[in-house]
Amino acid sequence: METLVKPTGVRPVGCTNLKLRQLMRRVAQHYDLQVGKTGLRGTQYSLLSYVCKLDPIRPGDLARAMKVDPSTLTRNLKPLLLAGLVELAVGADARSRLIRSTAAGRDKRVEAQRRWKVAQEGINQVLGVQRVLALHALIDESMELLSPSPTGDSDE
Amino acid sequence: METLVKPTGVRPVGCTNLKLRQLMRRVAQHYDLQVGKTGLRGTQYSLLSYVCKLDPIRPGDLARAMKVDPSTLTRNLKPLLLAGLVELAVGADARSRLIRSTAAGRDKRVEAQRRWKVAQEGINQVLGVQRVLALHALIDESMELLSPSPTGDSDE
DNA sequence: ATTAATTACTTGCATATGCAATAGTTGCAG
DNA sequence: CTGCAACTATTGCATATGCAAGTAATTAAT
Repeated sequence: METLVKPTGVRPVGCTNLKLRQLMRRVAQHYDLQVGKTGLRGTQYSLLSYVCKLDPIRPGDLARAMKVDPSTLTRNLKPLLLAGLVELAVGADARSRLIRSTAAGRDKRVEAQRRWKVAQEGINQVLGVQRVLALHALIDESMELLSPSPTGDSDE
Repeated sequence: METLVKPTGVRPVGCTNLKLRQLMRRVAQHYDLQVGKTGLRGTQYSLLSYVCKLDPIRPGDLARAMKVDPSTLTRNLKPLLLAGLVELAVGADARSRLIRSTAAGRDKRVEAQRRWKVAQEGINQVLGVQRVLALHALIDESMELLSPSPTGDSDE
């Protein structure tokens, strides 16, 4: 009567939230070490990349794609706007806008991408490719399971 | 000459930094849904827990234990101080201090812990225990590999 | 047409986060 | 004893983050 088919005694130890946060901070620092050389934060590089890829795009759609709150997006755009890496244009609708990358933005993105690659390869090196692959897979699955998105929000 | 013993062609796709950030945000929201009912953020709950467990402890040591920047710790303590959940005392050294939990803090921690459990079990449910276990293991290994800590910083 | 409900961003508020620089302290070398 | 190096915590600066409320514009309803 001790061992069941599904061992209910094995349960996760520790807080997933805390663990994720800690790892995220360390990883962010690692990326910033490289990407920071371009004057961009890791977050800003991600944002700039999305803009370049989806250009032109409405703020709301971009926020959805990046899975951040719209208000966060508004603010995160500011440094990039001030730096002239992206620009806002009027949308078809008077209430909505269109975000576009500038020439400088696209250049900066290419430059930063080189640094990003170094950082990513550093991660692959330190953690091992297998572990990174496993981590990515786990993250993707978890996002999917946690996402309230009905259509199965696929990026790319 | 195509297939090597170690297939170098398989490489992680996407940015580990971005993926981690996205998952972290979603997970944080999930926890905050429960823990927020106590008036504490998830982060604050983590901090309060650490204080209660390690009480009394110096700021620097706590920051190291939680793997956050000392300056971050200083500021994150403020809401808890104002709420009377923790308190600062003078340390043996005139330059250092001692953080202690108050009675109210310990009570609040117990209360929040109940909520936390609900949130954590929600995660276990949605992601599945096996996946959470795998995720935790992967995070722990990654932290270890990325940590500049020579002695192998083990918490708990 | 006037109003109500919706949509699309933006702002106010309150943390969370880290780096660089700073302010006291302490210990030690000279 | 002085004076400088090492230690401990905090502040200045700049983002990152989300919720709730607010604003403007569109569409739907009556």
